[in-house]
Amino acid sequence: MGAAAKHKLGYMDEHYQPNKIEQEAQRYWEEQQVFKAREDSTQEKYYCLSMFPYPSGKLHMGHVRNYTIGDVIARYQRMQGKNVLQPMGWDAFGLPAENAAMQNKVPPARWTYDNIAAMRKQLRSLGFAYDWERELATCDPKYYRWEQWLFTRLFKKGVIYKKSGVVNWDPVDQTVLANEQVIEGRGWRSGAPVEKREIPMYYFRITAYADELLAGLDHLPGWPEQVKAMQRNWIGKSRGMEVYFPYAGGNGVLKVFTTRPDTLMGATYVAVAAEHPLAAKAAAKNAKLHAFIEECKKGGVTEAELATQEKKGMATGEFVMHPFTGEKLPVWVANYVLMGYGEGAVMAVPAHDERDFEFATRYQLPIKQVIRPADANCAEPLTAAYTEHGVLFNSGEFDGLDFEGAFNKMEAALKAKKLGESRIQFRLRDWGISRQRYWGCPIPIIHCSRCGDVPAPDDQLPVVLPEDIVPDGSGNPLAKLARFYETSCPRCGGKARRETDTMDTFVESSWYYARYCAPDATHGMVDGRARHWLPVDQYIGGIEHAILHLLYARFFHKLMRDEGLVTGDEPFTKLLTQGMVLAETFYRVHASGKKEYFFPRDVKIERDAKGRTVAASLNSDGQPVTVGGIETMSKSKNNGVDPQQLIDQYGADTARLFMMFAAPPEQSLEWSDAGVEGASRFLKRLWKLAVAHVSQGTVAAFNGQYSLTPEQSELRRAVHRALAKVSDDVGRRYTFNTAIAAVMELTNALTKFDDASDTGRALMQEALEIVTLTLSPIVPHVAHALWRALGHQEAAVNARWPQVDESALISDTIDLVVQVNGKLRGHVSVASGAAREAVEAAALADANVKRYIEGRQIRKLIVVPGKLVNIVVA
RNA sequence: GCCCGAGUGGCGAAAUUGGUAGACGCAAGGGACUUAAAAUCCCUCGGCCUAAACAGCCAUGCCGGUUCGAUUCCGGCCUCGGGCACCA
Repeated sequence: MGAAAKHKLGYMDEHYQPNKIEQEAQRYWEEQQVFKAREDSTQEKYYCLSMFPYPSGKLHMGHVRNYTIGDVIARYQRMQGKNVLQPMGWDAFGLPAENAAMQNKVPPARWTYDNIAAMRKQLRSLGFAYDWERELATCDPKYYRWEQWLFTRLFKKGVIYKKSGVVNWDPVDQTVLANEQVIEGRGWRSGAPVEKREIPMYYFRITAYADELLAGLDHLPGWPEQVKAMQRNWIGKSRGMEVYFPYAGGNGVLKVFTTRPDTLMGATYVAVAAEHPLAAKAAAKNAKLHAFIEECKKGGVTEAELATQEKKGMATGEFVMHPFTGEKLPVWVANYVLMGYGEGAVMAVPAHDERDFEFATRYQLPIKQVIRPADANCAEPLTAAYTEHGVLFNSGEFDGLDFEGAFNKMEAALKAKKLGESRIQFRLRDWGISRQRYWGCPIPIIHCSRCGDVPAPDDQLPVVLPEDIVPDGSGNPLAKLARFYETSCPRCGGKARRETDTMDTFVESSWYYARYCAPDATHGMVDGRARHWLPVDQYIGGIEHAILHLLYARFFHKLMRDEGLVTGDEPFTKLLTQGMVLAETFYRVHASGKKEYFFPRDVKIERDAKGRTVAASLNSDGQPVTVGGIETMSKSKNNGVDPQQLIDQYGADTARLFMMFAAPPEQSLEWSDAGVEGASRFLKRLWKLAVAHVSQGTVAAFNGQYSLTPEQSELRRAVHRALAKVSDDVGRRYTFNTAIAAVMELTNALTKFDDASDTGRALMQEALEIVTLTLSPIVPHVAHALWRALGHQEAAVNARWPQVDESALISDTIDLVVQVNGKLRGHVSVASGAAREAVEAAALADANVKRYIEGRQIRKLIVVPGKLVNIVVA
């Protein structure tokens, strides 16, 4: 390049220098405060939110993917002229901080705030369009104060209540363990056998909202079906009947719940859970039964353990009477009956329930068939339970009825005898939020021996968590910290003890989306600004939160609505669940059987002539390693790639581009170093193309006012066709991979377009402007630099999304495909407005087509305008 | 067991409403430039047949169906991934 041409580049460098242009762009955005969101009622609002991270200390690739998707959507909406809010914050309470504290002897608060600083810096270097003034951390008393405030209100309302719950208890560490922390029945830290213990806990009455949480899913068209299905499953609504079995020779009834009242006449015994009051009563006079019940209670509480357990039981010696026949039925204790569902008791119908069949067979209890298929008789004797719906027999007055008929008639009969009625049962349980841990939001309750559990009054909030503690791993340090728990009762003024449990960290993450609207509100959880911004228009996060977080947040939104804090029933209008980031694994199996995983960059891959991987070896010793397949990036598989390395080496734009290009957002993404190289190459090519254009001097973009040669019109058609596709892909479909592919295709065409005429250069200017703007949500830094280089004073970040010029899409001729009997036989070119007859004639005239229709009778001619002609011959 | 989702070249993927299967990228092979290498640029690239083809045949997990036409719709199966699970 000559000196004169170089001069014309202005401040555009001849070579693409990501670090330099990224710093420049970020400095500009920060100085101009372009991402600061203001409540402006004259502009349409758009609230784009990505799930906030746990401040572990370092971003991982999953974060980069999540936040890039969110940023692309936010920046696109901004270019549509919307007033965009995109905030970021920290889900800052939780166990890892306590573990790190124990290891490093540093208080969790210090560790957490240091991590936040490090990760904030990383996020900034990726150029996300966040309004950093709204940043929040859930461990900040200014945040959790309002959580405590809501807690006290809900406690007074009865939406939060206290009861004893069964938990995993580590007797050495004196703490409750999560199911994940129980390994083969022992505490993960202490190694002590875990006990089941009943301790008092605070619960959110989420079951009161079960119906609304379920029904609301039908009004969320912007949510993935998969997530809705998982939530429906979790809530687990079933319609059934409560049936009362009167105690034989005593007062009262034994309640059971069943979804199959039609099988009632086949009940041959009744089974209760080990924790059922009747079991305890019977055990009082029966030592063997007592021992059996204790054994049942000792077993693990995890679902997996329960599912694999063998069915066991013991007769209680008690009897109940069948509500219709009066027949005496024995009551058994069975380990397959759960205290937490229904009534903790079931009517057992061995003929029509698999579990009851297995149990009855084992203990030789009677099996009575009462349901048969509508068109056949049942096998006699049964070899397995018949669990389908069918027609009743052996059921007296109910014989011949189907499921619905039996349900209704049985309900009427039970009601008449006051021995039962229909009921809806949910699988969903109330949400226990007490945690015997230090690094969490204190539960704002004061225990007074005279006044009971008293919520902390508003003027005593927040109940501040001391931040200078280093936990030692045994129990909750708050319970040993007199300056924390010693207090006085707000009601009677007497000596009282503060609750030392903290809340489940899912509580903080259930309402942060609302707090971002008014992060500095000092008089309430949120203020009027929440009504301006909510609901979140687009929420983006991992599928792993499909149930818990997303269900709790929906629940909280309804709680806040019922407190008059927010309007609307749902917090998130649209939800996008991004796929995982995967990478290749390599390992060696050692003599001990232990697998050692190697970092992919330390491994050399050998390929065959077709490029297939045939073997791999370690760079350091040249010896072979096993190719372990594609797995989720993780520490244990040693296949994680550090985003920082990637940013340092290639720049943020390359990282963002690769992430968006490798797969559509909802699918899993396979990491590929070569793919990253490819993304980087594309940006270099684009830069070079712009340099070549700009170095020839400035030119105004083509405005459509003068005529073009066929080559020029073809190029302009390609430009606007690409624009139309990218607009749809980014704006509607969220298929950023195909949007990028379309721009790449266009860039390839531009590289080949060699036209130095004024018109040609004006077309190139228009094309480069469109490429720059359509890529700008994905690679905002390079777009910022290119936009300036193309001669614009206004920054790219403030530019509007370009408009398709429909007139550019019109072509004089259209290429059609000609099929004979559905097989492709030729191509023809016709005038775009050609009549059907002309199209048919052209198709029939094609030389190759003629070979296939010659001497045959044409039975049908199908013309799909603009697409194809299919000639059907006999 | 129940509920979702997915199966397309050597690989990641595309084909949006039933209309040209494999866009775009990666890897691989060949060439140009270079003292050389890297970088860059150009060409080839599903399989079979063929000297070659813009001639043909086969091909979207398998088997069938609907249709002028099926990766796409329907039925049955297989495999993989995810979720839930003694939920009465």
